[in-house]
Amino acid sequence: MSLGTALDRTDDAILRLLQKDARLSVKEIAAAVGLAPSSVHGRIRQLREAGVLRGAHAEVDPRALGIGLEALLMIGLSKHERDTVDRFLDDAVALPEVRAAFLVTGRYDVIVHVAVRDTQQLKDLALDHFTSRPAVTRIETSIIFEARRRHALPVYRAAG
Amino acid sequence: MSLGTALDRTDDAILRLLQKDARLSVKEIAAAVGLAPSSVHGRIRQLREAGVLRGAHAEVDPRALGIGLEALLMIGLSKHERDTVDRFLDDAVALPEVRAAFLVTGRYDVIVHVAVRDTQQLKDLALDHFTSRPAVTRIETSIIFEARRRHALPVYRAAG
DNA sequence: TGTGAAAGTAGCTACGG
DNA sequence: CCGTAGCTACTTTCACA
Repeated sequence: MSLGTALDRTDDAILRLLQKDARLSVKEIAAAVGLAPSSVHGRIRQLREAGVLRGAHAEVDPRALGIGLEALLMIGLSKHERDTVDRFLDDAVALPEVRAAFLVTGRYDVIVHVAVRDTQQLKDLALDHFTSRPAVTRIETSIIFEARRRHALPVYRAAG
Repeated sequence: MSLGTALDRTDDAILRLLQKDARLSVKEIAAAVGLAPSSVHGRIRQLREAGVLRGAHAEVDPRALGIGLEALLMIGLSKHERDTVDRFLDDAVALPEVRAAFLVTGRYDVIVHVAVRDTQQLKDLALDHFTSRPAVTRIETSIIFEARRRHALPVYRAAG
């Protein structure tokens, strides 16, 4: 409904498979969902045109890139006006070290996920680009020991 | 060094491009990095075999799946033994609503990123699967208003 | 919608330079 | 690393059911 298109269970299955492995061929997906390759191809094209399928991204081993440390920076802001917050998020994701930035409710206002070489660089990043900002009232740093991910989102169907 | 292979700047460029768009053809990548397609093909194969390139995942619009709400659950654990923590993380990512789980230092021990239909489901998820666990001492819930991501990791080169 | 066949491309491997 | 060649397989389209 949000984009004028309702997904059926076959679409859900296609999306689930592509989230797990975007390099699956149409033929493999067709075999998995029980349709002909041409049908699956048409569905995938429609999902792309509808904006449901937004693209695909390769996953790379962080260690191979020299990333020795990832952390979450939990940040409190003094001003909560739209301009201040938007600007803060924009600037955060513009930094190459930033993987993600979340505007959230609760004890903090923004949570920033960063990937750096070592603790030295983490310190420099925090001091140079976050602590020094006027809107920032405080930062707590949580170093990530371990991260586990699930690449497929859950599906909540509107109608059975 | 970690895997016996050093990446040069061309490898970095290839990885950066594939992180932004995993569906680029070898020909397109070759044109972008200034090498012949056969050379780029060989490099990609080596990067895959070395475990640097780990696969690709499609990105899907959460709204199209009925996901109306995402949140970060910030969780404190009473016991910090390996078994307790590993089990907790295992069980967390086994839930379909969980996108990621991070074991961290700082005020909390685990931060769990969840995607749910609405606040009702968020409450049920928190109470049924997290608050009720004996190892959990407390949970703070931060609803995500906005999320911004950068799909390409930074590169920290060992030698210039 | 879903299907099957036809046409166009890309991926993959190997070899010579 | 480049380019070619040759094979395979996939993608894409389309007319039809």
